[in-house]
Amino acid sequence: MGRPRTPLLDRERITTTALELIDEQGEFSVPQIARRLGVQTGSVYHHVDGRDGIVELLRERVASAIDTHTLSLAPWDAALAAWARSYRAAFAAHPKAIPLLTTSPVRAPRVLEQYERAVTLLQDAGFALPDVMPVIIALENLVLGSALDLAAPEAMWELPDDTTTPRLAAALDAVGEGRADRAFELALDAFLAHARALQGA
Amino acid sequence: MGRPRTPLLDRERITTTALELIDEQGEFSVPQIARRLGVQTGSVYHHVDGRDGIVELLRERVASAIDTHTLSLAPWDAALAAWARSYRAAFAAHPKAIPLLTTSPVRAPRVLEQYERAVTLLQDAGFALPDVMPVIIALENLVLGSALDLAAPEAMWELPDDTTTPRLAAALDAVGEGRADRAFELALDAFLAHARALQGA
DNA sequence: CCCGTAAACCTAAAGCCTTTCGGTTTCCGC
DNA sequence: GCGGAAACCGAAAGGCTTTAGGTTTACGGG
Repeated sequence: MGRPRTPLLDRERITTTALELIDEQGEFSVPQIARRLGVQTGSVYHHVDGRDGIVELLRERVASAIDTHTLSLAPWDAALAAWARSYRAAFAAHPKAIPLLTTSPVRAPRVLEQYERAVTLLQDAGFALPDVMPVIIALENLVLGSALDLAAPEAMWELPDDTTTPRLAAALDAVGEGRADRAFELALDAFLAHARALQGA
Repeated sequence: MGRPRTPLLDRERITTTALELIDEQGEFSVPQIARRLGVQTGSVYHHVDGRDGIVELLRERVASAIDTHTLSLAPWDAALAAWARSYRAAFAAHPKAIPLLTTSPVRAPRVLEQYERAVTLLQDAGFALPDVMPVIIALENLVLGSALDLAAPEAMWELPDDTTTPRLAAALDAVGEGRADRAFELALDAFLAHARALQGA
């Protein structure tokens, strides 16, 4: 009892454990984290600003996997495409965390900084200022919508049987495995083509 | 005590109360519902299959606001556009419910039936079978991603101050009020243009 | 070297939530 | 008229979040 000679906890380990729990079972709780780290529940609160604080740490952890180098690519549409793919991949690595992370506003400085760079990229490419945010938000919606789809991998539609919705069943059959990926690439193509048309207009 | 002469509860009232709570405070609990309806917590469980059952009822309630008539419009791209707008509007009416409803798979027969009709629409319009689901899923991602954006209306980005991310602040200023709507319409335009190009290919 | 302060953990507890179970009263079909 | 089902109450188990106070260890200034 009392303060241990070497610390048992830190934000890093708490975040990692929370992410493990989410990957395994889709959710986490503070007592679960404490049990895995061999510690009492209350001790976690000395390192973290409550449960919401842990969610915020998760957001930063997941977002840190986004390759920021992509936004330096040229031309601008290649940069945007690479950024979107990297963005989506970062979330896809932890699909069950997505509902948790898409709920509350973006506060992580690392993510905000990326949006700042994206704005710069589009302005330099000749987009009118009022068009910049709609373009970025549309791309973000596309990424998050697609990421949400990844959270329920191959069973977003639970068909009671093939007879009540035969055409839907056939169409699902025809697309096969990577249906989420194909939908994302299709939407991304559509978005980029439209953005190019908007550029400088 | 005992069975009341006229029932105090039914699935309808439970669903309505849950939706009220969500609209007000972003979440709901079974005891809260019970208190509002002047009833003990346990009584709710006689009408509903647990908390998850209430979420399922909410999904159906919100989805029932989607105008199914839209899918009968012609031409097909107008039908798809109208459907997407109605779909989004249904969710936008209860933005705080979105994180709850986008988490688990679609089971509601009424929604599945709409997808069945959308598949039929696209097949009749000349889309190749393997293309049908990607197109529908892409549109759904667009709708849900945009709906998610509506859940945190005008404060998705919490800027610490205007100096760390000046360009982002300026771009947000320039777009003003309906930034979520403009992004959605932009993405929808992009999607439809691309879908038209894909038709019959 | 000593000692006060802060850090890190534990114990305990309040108050919420979900869910289940048995008891009581009322309704409805036969 | 009566037996079973329906609808509510009361109570309780067990988990979760969060806070508060107690105990031991580390560290830095005198």
